[in-house]
Amino acid sequence: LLLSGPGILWYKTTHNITSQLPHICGSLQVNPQCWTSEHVLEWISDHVDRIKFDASTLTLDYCTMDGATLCQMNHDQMISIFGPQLGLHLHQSLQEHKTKYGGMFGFPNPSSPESRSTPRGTHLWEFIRDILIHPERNQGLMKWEDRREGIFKFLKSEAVAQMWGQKKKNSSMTYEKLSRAMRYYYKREILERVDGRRLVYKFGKNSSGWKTEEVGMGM
DNA sequence: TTTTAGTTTCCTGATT
DNA sequence: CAATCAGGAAACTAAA
Repeated sequence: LLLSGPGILWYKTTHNITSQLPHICGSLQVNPQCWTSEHVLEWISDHVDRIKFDASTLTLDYCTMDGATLCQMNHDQMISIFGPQLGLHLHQSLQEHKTKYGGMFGFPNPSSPESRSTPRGTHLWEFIRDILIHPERNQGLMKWEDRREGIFKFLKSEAVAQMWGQKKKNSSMTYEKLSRAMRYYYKREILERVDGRRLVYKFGKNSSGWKTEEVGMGM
């Protein structure tokens, strides 16, 4: 069933076999380094589901690896294997899992600051960050004003808002509304205020994943 | 089922 | 003038 060939991921998207794999589904909340190849396959399937990716373009061989192998992959390798869209999502998700559960062995890390927040779904600041750090997905939508300091600017504010709306299945998203959400980030220190400069924001101390050499080490 | 985080929507007013 | 910025308030939605 699960290991019958290249069509498996597509099969998963059509038939929810989650209930048949409780032992696997319930145990993804651990250090990805400890994942078995079944965990990895389940995790990939999950992302295929979430973004409604056409998994028929994937081969099972490419998805067969254990967590340690998976964790060694960098962003570019992820993209080259899974393509820009799925690869990006997998890379993001893996980084999140690393920071969230990377603390100790096979157990969840309750002391992790992220472990109580929403585990799935991309947040606005992450969406913005990912446009900035992945030029292949960025058609002059945004640019860095100061890469080191994390200061950036919207070049096509309404276009970015439309993309955000698309991701949230909301065709009426506008920059006006998106920017309100951005302003809420000031209090949480995910963003810092940059005044006097229209369309310019700065990442704050509670944001991550944008610094040039901050690519997650195994820990 | 209730609560809550994270927006989304709307709005009034100030600034660029 | 049109586009942005500032936040308060309230509605919404998915996940806990």
